[in-house]
Amino acid sequence: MVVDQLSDAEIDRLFHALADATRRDIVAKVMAGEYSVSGLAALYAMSFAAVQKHVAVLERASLVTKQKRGREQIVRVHYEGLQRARRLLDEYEAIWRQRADRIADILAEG
Amino acid sequence: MVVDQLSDAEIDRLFHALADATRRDIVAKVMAGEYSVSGLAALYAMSFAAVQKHVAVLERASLVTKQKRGREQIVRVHYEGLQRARRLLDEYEAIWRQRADRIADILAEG
DNA sequence: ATATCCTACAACCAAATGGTTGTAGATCAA
DNA sequence: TTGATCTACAACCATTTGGTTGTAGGATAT
Repeated sequence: MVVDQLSDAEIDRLFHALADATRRDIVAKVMAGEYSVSGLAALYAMSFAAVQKHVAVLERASLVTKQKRGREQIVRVHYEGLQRARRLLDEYEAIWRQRADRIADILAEG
Repeated sequence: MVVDQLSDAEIDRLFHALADATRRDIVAKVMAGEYSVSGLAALYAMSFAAVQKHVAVLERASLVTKQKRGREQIVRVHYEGLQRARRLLDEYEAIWRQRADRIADILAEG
């Protein structure tokens, strides 16, 4: 499985980052608007430190970045990271489509 | 983030299943050919029980199925599960493209 | 019938994960 | 200057994870 410029460890982090509903929701919210860490934390029934850890996981997966503004850290979508994640998911999807299409052809012959 | 017919728990399992290089490799191998669990186990530097656990994670994520043939369990791609996974990744990809394109437009205006 | 192979799972272990509380420093508002 | 807000991180805890070894049952080969 050839993947564009991403090591296994990076792919691990990407999928791991998305393997949690809270983190997926954070990514969705951050795509739709601008949030500070504490702004995000206010939206979830967990401690500030827990949300901070989730944001850290997303940072390590290059899905978000943080930018200091006064005492706040603004969480933003990481454009390049998102593009790379997109291409990775695209490749998986293409590989899976190819295989699924072959299975469909074989089944059609039957 | 609207996702086709998958609960948060199912999405968790899907991404978690893919958050490990060994499991990604198992999916790749099983897409390319036919393997028993012990056939797969022979390919990795870990115990049979460890590979069995990985296969179980992939089963729970509906990416593979097992089919008994004599004393062997043949691991196969789970066609419907793969399709659903594809659509999920597709949706993520589409949402991310949409956002990335908007960012690109805004940057182009600058 | 016996030996071999294949599989499932329990029990165990170390590490990682996801959450908490507490402490402390930075920045803003009054 | 002081109080409030925001953040980072350490330390802790319970659970999960990823691996192991061992046991046992089922199926195949001899």
